Amino acid sequence: MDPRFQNIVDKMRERQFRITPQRLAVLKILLATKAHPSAENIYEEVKKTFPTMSLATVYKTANLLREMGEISELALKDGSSRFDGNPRPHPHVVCARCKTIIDFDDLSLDSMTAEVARKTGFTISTHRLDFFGLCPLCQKAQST
Amino acid sequence: MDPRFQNIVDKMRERQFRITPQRLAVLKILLATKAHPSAENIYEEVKKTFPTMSLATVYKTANLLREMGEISELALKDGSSRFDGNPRPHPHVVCARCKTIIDFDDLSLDSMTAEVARKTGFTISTHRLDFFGLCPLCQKAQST
DNA sequence: CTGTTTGCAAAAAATTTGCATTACC
DNA sequence: GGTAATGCAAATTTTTTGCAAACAG
Repeated sequence: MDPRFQNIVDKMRERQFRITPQRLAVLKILLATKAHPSAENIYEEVKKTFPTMSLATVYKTANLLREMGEISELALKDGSSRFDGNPRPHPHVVCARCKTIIDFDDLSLDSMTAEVARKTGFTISTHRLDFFGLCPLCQKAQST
Repeated sequence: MDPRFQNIVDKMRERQFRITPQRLAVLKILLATKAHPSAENIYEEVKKTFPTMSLATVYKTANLLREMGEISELALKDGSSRFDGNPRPHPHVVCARCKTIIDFDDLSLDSMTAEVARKTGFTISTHRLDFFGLCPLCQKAQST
């Protein structure tokens, strides 16, 4: 059993969010998989054992967990998102064709592309590196 | 005048794409700005001097230029995209609040976050680094 | 019980597509 | 003149929202 599971459920209880079977099912999937599932993927998976599950609830639960800082979200170019049980930023390798996404936990950008290719078998054609935060103007606006 | 402008127009002619005023207007904006405009931004700008311009044409032109490898596209978490006259992958600094996007052309990932913060005045809360390419299975599928 | 969450359907938002008209070559 | 591009509107896709019914605490 993932040690984070109980911890996250405790945090939910502390913040007075209700512990529903739908939320537990979504959380379990996100902690168990390395597949970076879409909302639709999660929905189909939960529906197997929970036929009344709705896609809207998947989104609501995923957004809740993201706001709590327990999972992360990856926006793809096609406008859809994938969810990741690991909330910390880390490199991903994304197949341009089948959209398979795998983690790559290693550092040093210059040599990294070659190493990614060697270790994953991907042919790397491009990468994306973004930093997110607040610009100076928004830092001021924030504190008003 | 941007030296790339004539070069890209020549490539379009070579590939027998028609040189229309709408395409030239979109291309000019993308080469001239560092603002990473949305399709809507480009549309509003072109409409000032070309009132019949349509948003669909902005998308069609941007997609054409992207397929030609002359510009790049940045998907944001909210599902919208920004366009960049620079087709080569490079770090961006994105404001989580106002969505301002600026370029940051420098390397070495470990020290980079601190340097980004120092040079831009942003407070960096997270980053995103993705590599894109073909997974081993898709490389095989490609060649069939 | 009380108020939150669910699940449906409708709404939103961004982008793409179909097709008749326009205009490049 | 022939064909590709434009521009409108409708379609598509993904995610969010409103609200009545269900259920956790």
